[in-house]
Amino acid sequence: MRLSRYFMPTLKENPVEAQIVSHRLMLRAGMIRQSSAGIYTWLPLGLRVLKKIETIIREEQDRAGAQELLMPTLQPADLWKDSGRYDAYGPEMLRITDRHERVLVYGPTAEEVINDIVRNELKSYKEAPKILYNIQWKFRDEVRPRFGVMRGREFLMKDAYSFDLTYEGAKHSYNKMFIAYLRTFARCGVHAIPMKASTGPIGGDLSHEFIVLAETGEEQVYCDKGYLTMEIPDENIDYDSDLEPIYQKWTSLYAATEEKYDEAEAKAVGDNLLSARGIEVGQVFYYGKKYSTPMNVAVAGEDGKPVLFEGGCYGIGVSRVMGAIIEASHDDSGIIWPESVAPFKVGLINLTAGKEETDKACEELYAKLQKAGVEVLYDDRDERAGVKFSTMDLIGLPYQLIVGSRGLKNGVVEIKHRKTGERQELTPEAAIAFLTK
RNA sequence: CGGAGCGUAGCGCAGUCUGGUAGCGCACCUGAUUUGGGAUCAGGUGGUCGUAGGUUCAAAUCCUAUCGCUCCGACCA
Repeated sequence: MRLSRYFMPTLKENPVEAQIVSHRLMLRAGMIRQSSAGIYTWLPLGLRVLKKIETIIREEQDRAGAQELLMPTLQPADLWKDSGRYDAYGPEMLRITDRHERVLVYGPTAEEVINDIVRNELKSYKEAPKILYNIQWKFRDEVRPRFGVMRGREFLMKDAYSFDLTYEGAKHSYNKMFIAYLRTFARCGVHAIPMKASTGPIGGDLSHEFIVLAETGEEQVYCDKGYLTMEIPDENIDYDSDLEPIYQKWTSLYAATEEKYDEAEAKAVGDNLLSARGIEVGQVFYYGKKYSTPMNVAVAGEDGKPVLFEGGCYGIGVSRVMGAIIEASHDDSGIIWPESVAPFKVGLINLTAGKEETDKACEELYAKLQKAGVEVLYDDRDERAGVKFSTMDLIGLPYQLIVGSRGLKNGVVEIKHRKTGERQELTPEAAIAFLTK
């Protein structure tokens, strides 16, 4: 993409309403614009990152055996009356009346819809278990939206739902999602630590929150430093094998949010105790028959009698993950994207746009990198070098490929690593090889 | 919903107390000089001051209503 043609409205100054780093940087880098309180337009640069996070989530869900579907944003109120949550959910749920006076709700979550699908379509125990998920916009009419995309009213959520016949099966599904989450967040370039959680209004017995550690996090959390170096299961993990040992390992060390903090337990950890700030990016629940009972979600068992499902639900705030990554990875100049979610891998900087030798060299590099499938943002604008550098630093691409006439005389271009600030001079060929590998 | 505050150009703000018909910096446009880390000079575009009423010869400014937004609290992916 050529920056001269790209829709990327950056800001030099901090918009006054943006109080936290991720919000400020997303606005300044031209990734989002607020439409109304807690509701945002995703501009091209922001959307690219959102899609990348979505892709990682999707790959890990699929790997764990979950299947993607897509449920509507507008749900019939009747389903919520079925589950008994229509009144319980309260004013946080946006209710809409259509022209026929039918009440719809803009889904804050989708337990009702998925349970309705499953009770209508699954007939036999032979069709269980199933894990189904979707990545869809949700709406929660927060009393006070804030922190930009971190607590919006409209947000993108991955929500998965498991349906098993037994507790053991449900626990296995829980473990699958638990491990998929470890992998997902690690791939997004953040440390997310599972912490025992209360189950809240969704209800149930067993739950963990996944907390990303970031200095600017909202919550105070405590955990054993051992989590920072604990091994993430690799991509060859067999999700049909016994996952309990991995689950046990990842829940063996101390980790608690402020809500669950216990001084005696924390003291027992000793010097290994890490006291930090955190951001909740995901949560997993086992809730048993909480929905299958009121909604009568059952299949015929081996004896022909109905068996109610044991359920669990598993959420990731996709748009929030993006904010959390920025909170965890930025400096004074701007965002530092982990390569896996960066909107572009490399920013190509022409130090003297309009000069024949650098223009020509940049065009060649640009064409070659594109051909090699490397995502490049080419700053071909007639701007001063300083403006280009600060723009690239702000939007946080992992690499800057810098082309100047002085270097070209010596047959080299420069690669700057955003994260470390390290620079290296390479021949154009070597630079391409480095960026393509 | 309780408390606090703010709406004046794309962004950041001054002007409001004490009414006289709108200004600054950045951004943007034109020209020149520049060009290896946020350039300089000159000229310019852009706002019916959130909206609606009211008071007044005259309202960004005073009064009333209303909408929006932000921050603190209780709640949450």
